[in-house]
This record gives sequence, C-alpha cells and structure tokens, in this order.
Amino acid sequence: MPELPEVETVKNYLSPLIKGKEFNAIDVLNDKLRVKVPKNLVNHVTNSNIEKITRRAKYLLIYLKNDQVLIIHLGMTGKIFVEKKLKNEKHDHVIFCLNNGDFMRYNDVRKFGLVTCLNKNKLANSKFFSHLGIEPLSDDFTGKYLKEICKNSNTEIKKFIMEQKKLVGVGNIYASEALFSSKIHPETPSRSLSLNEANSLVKNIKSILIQAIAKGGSTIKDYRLVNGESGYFQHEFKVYGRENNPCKICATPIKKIVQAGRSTFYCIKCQKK
DNA sequence: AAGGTTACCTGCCCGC
DNA sequence: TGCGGGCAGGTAACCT
Repeated sequence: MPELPEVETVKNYLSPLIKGKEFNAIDVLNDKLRVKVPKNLVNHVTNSNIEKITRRAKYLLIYLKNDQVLIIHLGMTGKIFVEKKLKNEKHDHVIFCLNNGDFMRYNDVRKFGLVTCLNKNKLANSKFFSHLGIEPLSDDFTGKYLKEICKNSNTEIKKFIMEQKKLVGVGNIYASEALFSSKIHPETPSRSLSLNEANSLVKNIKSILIQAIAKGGSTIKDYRLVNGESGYFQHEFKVYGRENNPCKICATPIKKIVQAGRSTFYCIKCQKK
C-alpha cells in the first residue's frame, strides 16, 4: 500500500477522526513489528490531547499535548482503521481506544511497519529521522538540488531516488513512473544526469506524487468501504507492472529489470541511457 | 565508503 | 488438489 501519497492520504483520513481527542487505552496484541512496540507506549500516549497529525517521509506522526509523539510506519502492508465498533481481523497488532468510544486499529500482514513513541524533542536525532533527506514536495527540492546531490554518485538513478538519504518519499512504483515521464533510463549513473534531466525528473516526481495524493483519497476510501480490493491506480501506471505490454508512447514492449532487489519497469526506446 | 545482497513476514499466484 | 518457488508498494543490517 504505502508510498508517500498513501501515507499522506491516511493522514488526511485520520486527522478529522482523532484530532482533539485522547487515547484512553491501548491494547498491544502483538509487539513484534519491525521495531518492537515499547512497553511504555501506553503510559506515554494515553490520556493526553491529540494536537496534530503530520507526515515525514513515509512516517505518520501523531503529536500529543504531553510532548510525546506517536510514530507509525505502515511498512508494506500496514493499514489503519478508525471505527465505531471494534472489528477484529487477522493481523491486528495494536488497538487504540479513543475517548469518544471509537477504536483506531493498526493491522499489518507482513509486520514490516512500526508503532512507537518518542518525546518530540528527540525526533530529529532519532534513528527514524536523523538520516532522512528533504521532502520531494518542498520548495527545496529543485533540479539544481537534485543535480548537486547526484554529482558524486555512481549509483543508478532509480536506486538513488529511492534511497531516503537525500530525498524521501519516492517508492518503487513512482520511481519507475517518474523516470519514464522524464525519459531517463533507470540505470543511468546519477553523476551523469544533466541539469535538464534533473529539472525534468524533479518536475515529474512532484506532479506524479501530487496526482496520486489527489486520487489516493478516494481510492483508499473505496478500499476501506468496499472490500480490500488491491492494486488501485493500476490503470494509471504507464510502466509499473506492465512488462511486455506496449509502451503508451511508442508501443515498444515495456521491459522489466531488477535493481537493488526491486523490480524496475521502463521503455527501452523512450528511455535512453 | 559506496554498492550490492539478504533478511524481516505473510499471502497469493503460477507452474508442475 | 497440492506443493514449491517467486514475488509484493519498505527498511536496515550485513557483506564486499
């Protein structure tokens, strides 16, 4: 599920449902997530007003009045539901009881996500956030910036934009999509990116993420309201998941390769090295 | 130090 | 029908 647009969508979904309320109780059904759910989560996070919900990279941050921040990452398969009546499902790991009687439920099949908390003053230097790069939708993310951070790297550009070190939020789907829209070959060494290519890639990363956020809202809602239909958006993808299907520009069959253990899709004709 | 590989975990889909 | 292999939107710990 979750790349940056989905996390942003979950944030928008959660905010009106939990902001201004409190968690009265927390039931940790299973603490063995990517990072173990801390024993003191209950003490730190209950009975304090929920002030705001933000997103940093692919993390959700729920700020409480007592200066604690509830940190949630969805990994590959994490989901959050807020509901009036507790619905028990397989792979539920943490249940938060709200003071209006609602329940917020964290469910994660593969347990690659995490639910933890930290004092807000310790966030920036924590292991979760200290190494993260800039937000792709911020004004700081420009072609000039991308060119600068690429200039000493031999790493293939697709892998480079997915590392969260200099730039965050770009996942496996949108990396392929943005490179296709920019006509850049995914194996291009980062250092050989021209300024024009960097400008184009930045423009396309931003526009694809923004479009996905715009559509993600309704799709996630469908996902929740209907019945766990997977693969929303697939019809929007120009290359992702389209191996051997015709390129939407030139009809050449889309090629699939593996980079850093992840599938990459591209057009051999439109995206020259 | 950078770059590549593997592990974490469960479910699903495909081919035999 | 059953089983094994491969793959899945993320991240970090290992190797070299």
